[in-house]
Amino acid sequence: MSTATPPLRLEPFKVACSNCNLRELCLPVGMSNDQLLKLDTLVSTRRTVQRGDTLFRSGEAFQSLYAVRTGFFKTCVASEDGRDQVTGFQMAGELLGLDGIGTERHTCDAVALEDSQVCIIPFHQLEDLSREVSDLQRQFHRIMSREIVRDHGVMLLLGSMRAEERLAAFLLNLTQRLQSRGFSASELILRMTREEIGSYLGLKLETVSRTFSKFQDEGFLEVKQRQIRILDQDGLQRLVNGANC
Amino acid sequence: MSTATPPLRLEPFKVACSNCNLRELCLPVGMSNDQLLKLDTLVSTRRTVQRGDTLFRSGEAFQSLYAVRTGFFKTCVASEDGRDQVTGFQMAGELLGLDGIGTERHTCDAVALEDSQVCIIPFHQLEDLSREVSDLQRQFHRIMSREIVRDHGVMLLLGSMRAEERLAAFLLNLTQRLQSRGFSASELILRMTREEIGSYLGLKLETVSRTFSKFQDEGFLEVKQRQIRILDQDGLQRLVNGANC
DNA sequence: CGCTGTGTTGAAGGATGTCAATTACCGTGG
DNA sequence: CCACGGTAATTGACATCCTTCAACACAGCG
Repeated sequence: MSTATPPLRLEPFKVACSNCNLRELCLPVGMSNDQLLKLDTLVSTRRTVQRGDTLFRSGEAFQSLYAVRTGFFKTCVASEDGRDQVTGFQMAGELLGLDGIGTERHTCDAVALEDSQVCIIPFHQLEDLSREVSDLQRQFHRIMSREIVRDHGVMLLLGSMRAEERLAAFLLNLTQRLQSRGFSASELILRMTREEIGSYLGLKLETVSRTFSKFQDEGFLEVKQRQIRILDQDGLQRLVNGANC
Repeated sequence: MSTATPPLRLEPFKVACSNCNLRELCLPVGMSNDQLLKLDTLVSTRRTVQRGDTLFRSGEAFQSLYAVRTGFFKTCVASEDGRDQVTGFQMAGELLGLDGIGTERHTCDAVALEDSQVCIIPFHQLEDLSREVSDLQRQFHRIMSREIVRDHGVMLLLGSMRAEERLAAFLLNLTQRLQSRGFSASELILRMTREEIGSYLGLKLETVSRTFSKFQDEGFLEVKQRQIRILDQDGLQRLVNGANC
């Protein structure tokens, strides 16, 4: 009771990358079974994060990366004057904490948007192992690079797209990631509020809501609060590509 | 004459990280002399890029990272429909090409904004060496992580700041980086057009121009085309922090 | 069953974009 | 050295998209 300030739930059992159904999406990609066993020794702990709780906060010392095992997160950065910006949404198989490597401090908050579980990846041990296992090294570099590419895509979105295009791109991106995790390509439940979507897309929540309604009126979507059914994926794709201009 | 399609200028002489005046800003940070000698064997070639020429283009095979030795670059991504977005400006000591690691293809264009020189860093050799030299590994990871953090900062800017705040933040960032390279904190010459600034900041060139004029009227800057003199750095900083709201 | 957080919708205003005219600058060639 | 042409930058007037403010609806939960 009197130990850690935030009451962590650690689960030191049954954790093994070698046996994880996310291994085709996560850090283990491209590794042999032998190599995976080495990774298992490193990734030995999970942590449960309740909906609304933070996995880490900006300013905290950086120790580990986290792989989302189940659930859904957002990351957000804050400027000095209190504005904040959602920089991403993370789902199963995606890594959290890469921002902390550079300064040994986290530079954003990671908040669970539903009850979630993450695997803890002690970073310095990961660096050690990736000096031995070049396939691990390669995959880790790929993941970081892809994060940079993703960020560039968000910049493109924020810098040059209009509200409809932004929301369409956002939805297509979400469904694509869900689909590669075995979920439906056409039905999804949003785990975030309109405000969080708006923050990510550089829009106000009212604009997000209006745009959802517009998409519904135009037959692209069926929207019931956070339940979304995509009726015309191609239409959304055309929107993103600016075919309406 | 009939060799390479883009006429590359390679300069295989006199290249040595161990002896480079940028080593406190670049990949060698934190490495011992012994380690630097190993890095020298890897980074043995430079390339000259004329103003307006591209160092690499989106879609090209990724082989190497590039460290800016002299000059100035922009990177831009393009969407399918031709819109494009400047994702960054790079100056001496900064790395180009990190986006290409994930897919083995470059995902953006890198264009020299003035006559420039880069050091070529063959990436797979860098991976090999960074498995031997943990200080190199660590610095490389730091650099990638900081790029992610930088991108998050740009998202914050694009997603939640108004035109004046964006331009002020941009100018402060530029001068800070120039200052850490030994240049004046108050005088700078912009190497990019208003349109390129606008693309980076998610604004139209006219808005950039108007905002420069406004800053001049309000006594923050002296603007003569691309020559900028900063008269009130604190005022700009206050703008960024939203003190005027 | 009412409270609270979330989402929707309308009307009005404001910041930025668009279009167009003018000016400044720079390299080139007379 | 100066004239010229083309690119870049500035500025104004107007249009548009998004935000702001406000009222209301809905859902989940004590």
